[in-house]
Amino acid sequence: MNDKATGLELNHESRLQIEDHQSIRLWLRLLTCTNMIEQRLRGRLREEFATTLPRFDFMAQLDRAPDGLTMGELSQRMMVSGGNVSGIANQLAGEGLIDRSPVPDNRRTLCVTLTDKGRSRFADMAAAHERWVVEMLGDLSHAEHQQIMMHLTKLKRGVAALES
Amino acid sequence: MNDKATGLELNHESRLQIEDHQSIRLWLRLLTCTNMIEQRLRGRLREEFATTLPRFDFMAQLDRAPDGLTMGELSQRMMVSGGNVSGIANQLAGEGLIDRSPVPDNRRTLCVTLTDKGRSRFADMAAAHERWVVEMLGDLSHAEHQQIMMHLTKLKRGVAALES
DNA sequence: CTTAAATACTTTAAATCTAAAATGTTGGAC
DNA sequence: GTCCAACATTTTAGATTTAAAGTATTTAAG
Repeated sequence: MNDKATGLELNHESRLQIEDHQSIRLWLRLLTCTNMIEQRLRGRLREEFATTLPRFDFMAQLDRAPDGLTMGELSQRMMVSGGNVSGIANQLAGEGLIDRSPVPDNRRTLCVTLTDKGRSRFADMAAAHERWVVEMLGDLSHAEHQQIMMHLTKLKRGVAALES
Repeated sequence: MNDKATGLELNHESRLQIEDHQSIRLWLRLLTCTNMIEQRLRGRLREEFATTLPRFDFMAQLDRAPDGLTMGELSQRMMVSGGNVSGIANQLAGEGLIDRSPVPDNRRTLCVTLTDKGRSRFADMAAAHERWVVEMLGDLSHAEHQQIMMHLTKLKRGVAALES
């Protein structure tokens, strides 16, 4: 074996293999970062607001959509199954944090909105949530933020473009 | 109000707020990308190998550690609770894919390894898994891979450095 | 009009996940 | 040696999650 050849002049297959492994490593790093942040947020939400990440996410989606969202839209935006959304909606409706109102021209659909109570409850949590996120991502400069954002946008498009 | 002033000469508070929102947006983008990839991998593993992501992850950790791992190490590396690892280990042991052997000098600890059957079963899945990941991340160039990797490394360190 | 496919949502069953309590083991303080 | 805190793991209870089946409604084809 020639060290120089194997070390510096990689053939197509070796190079491909290395880049493949790099994809895996990148994916694992992405997953690790997301999990770390998610776990920290989950813990804080539990400690300080006695709530869970999915419940927070549910309310965040509604807060961002003042006209309300259907159950299906919520399911899509939260990227979880429909059954899941039904369960969380039952809880939040039980606590008076959301309303589910029928839509005039489609009796299959429900329009979900935050109640005043829900909106004000969410406001407190959102402020803290934002502090926690900034605390975690604050090490990155504005320029770095933009660069990662750009790359993740490309990544997202690439994945979304795949069939099936 | 002066359009120029509000548009171009942001005061500290406004700029901070904008950068804060940018942190949130970056976090949500990160979460979206991870979820998209995760869901695709989950579906494929189910369709083609009738298995689940956590089971795959469990075996992947063992494959990367030829000398085996303790239950605690598995829990840390998979970033899930210990009880969770126990349950998956029971399944995989029941199917003869892993072994759990006692460690001589510490009777609290179990050393988990892949059986030959487990290793060969994993090899098939890993090859497909790698193809799927490359398919999803392949749009990014080698240089982009390295850049994102660098940024995520910094991000990871920043989050890990936070107390509690 | 009738019927079949598509849509929106809920329910169900099984797996996963967490936090906390329980069990058994180790190591050091005294 | 004894005891107590720390450790490694399992068990438990309860919540979340998914995929798939079920219900009700809408749409559109014939």
